[in-house]
Amino acid sequence: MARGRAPQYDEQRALILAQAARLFAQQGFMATSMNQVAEACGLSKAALYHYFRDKFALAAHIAETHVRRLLEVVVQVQADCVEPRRLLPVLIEHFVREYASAQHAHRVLTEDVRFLADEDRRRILEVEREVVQRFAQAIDALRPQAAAGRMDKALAMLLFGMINWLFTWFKPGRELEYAQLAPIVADLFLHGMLEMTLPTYPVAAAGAAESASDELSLQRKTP
Amino acid sequence: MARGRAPQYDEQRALILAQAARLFAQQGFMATSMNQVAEACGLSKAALYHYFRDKFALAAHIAETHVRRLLEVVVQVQADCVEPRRLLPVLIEHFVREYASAQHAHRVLTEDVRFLADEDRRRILEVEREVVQRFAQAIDALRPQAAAGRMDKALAMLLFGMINWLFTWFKPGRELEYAQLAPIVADLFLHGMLEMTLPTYPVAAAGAAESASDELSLQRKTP
DNA sequence: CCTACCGATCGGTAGG
DNA sequence: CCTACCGATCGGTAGG
Repeated sequence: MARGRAPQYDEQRALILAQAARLFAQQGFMATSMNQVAEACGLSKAALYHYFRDKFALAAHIAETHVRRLLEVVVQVQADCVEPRRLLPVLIEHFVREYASAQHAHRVLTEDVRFLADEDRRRILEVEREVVQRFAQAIDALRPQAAAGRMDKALAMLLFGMINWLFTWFKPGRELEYAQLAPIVADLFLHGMLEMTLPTYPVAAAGAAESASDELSLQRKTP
Repeated sequence: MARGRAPQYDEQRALILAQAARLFAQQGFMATSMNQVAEACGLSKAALYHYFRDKFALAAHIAETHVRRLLEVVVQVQADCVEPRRLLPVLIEHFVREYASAQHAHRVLTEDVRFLADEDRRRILEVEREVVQRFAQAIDALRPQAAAGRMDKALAMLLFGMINWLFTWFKPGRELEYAQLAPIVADLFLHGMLEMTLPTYPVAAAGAAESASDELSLQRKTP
């Protein structure tokens, strides 16, 4: 009779991923040792290597699971959206909520993906691109025809900048929770975007922003 | 006659700081070895320790010089500003330019300050707070009386989020330079801020955001 | 007795 | 999933 996996296998894996995400987010990936991860889990370092090939596999799994979940959210919101003009604010609301409940994983995504092997990094980056692309579409849908397709990705990245940065300084307090932040961000961005005096910028500049943003992603890049 | 320092002392120091900033920004502080810094400078590792006490002193010097320069810019722009309503957009323009010309140092400031000793980190954080405070004042000056002092720091942090994130994805192209980005960011933020339907948010929430932002800074924090 | 380094190697600890 | 280790490399410092 095959023994198969221990009944706690999945729970152990989940625990390791959670602790690793927390430590990577708090101390940085490179500054975190596998011994620290093991200790946080109440396991030996060797035990960790039973569940994950190496340190990088841990970070890759954390980042990829998170970014796939983000894409899933976008797709779901798009499918459920009946009023096209409400798509972007609802997306923002869902993303703020998603980031709030997965802050550690999100920081691993934005900061540590650069340390991964090319293959892993590219796979994650592709999912990110899809997310950005769908946000850019939602932005485009709200803008005047004259601005269609111009700087939509750049605008999406400015939006992600606000949201990503949120979780580096905001601490949910007694009165204000993450959920209340979403409408503030959405309001600021939507009004700003709609009132922008875009036509005064040279078309060449807009075109360059467009091409420059072809390689956009949610993660930090090596300059 | 006192011999004093070698004539190239200051140039060597500047070279080391520039190379270290570049490597820390590209690879992360913890992932960069002093050997790499030494090699990039064409020096022995031991020579590095002639100029700087240790690896942390390097990062501290890079971050502190940069943040002091940022404060200097804010103070100068405030002093030169004749039209109060133009203060914020001019500040944004100067900051985008400053970040563009000191991207490596800025990334060290936002990512690596958390690794410094308490004393160094606190000193740098204090200068950051002063910068954020002055931005918050510039924001406040543009808003309706009813919103005065409400969420001004939170808004400042959302602005810094956009600008900080800029340099993780934007690559100056053939046609679009950093200078052209500033009015886009300023436009988006100013219009958004002025058109925000703030009064609909509960006062309690705004108060919480205010207190939560007492510890704001430009750098990433350990959650 | 100084500043400005060099080649070599220290004690400890990393990932595996 | 443990103890017991490895090859290598880390930040930092010795003598000259």
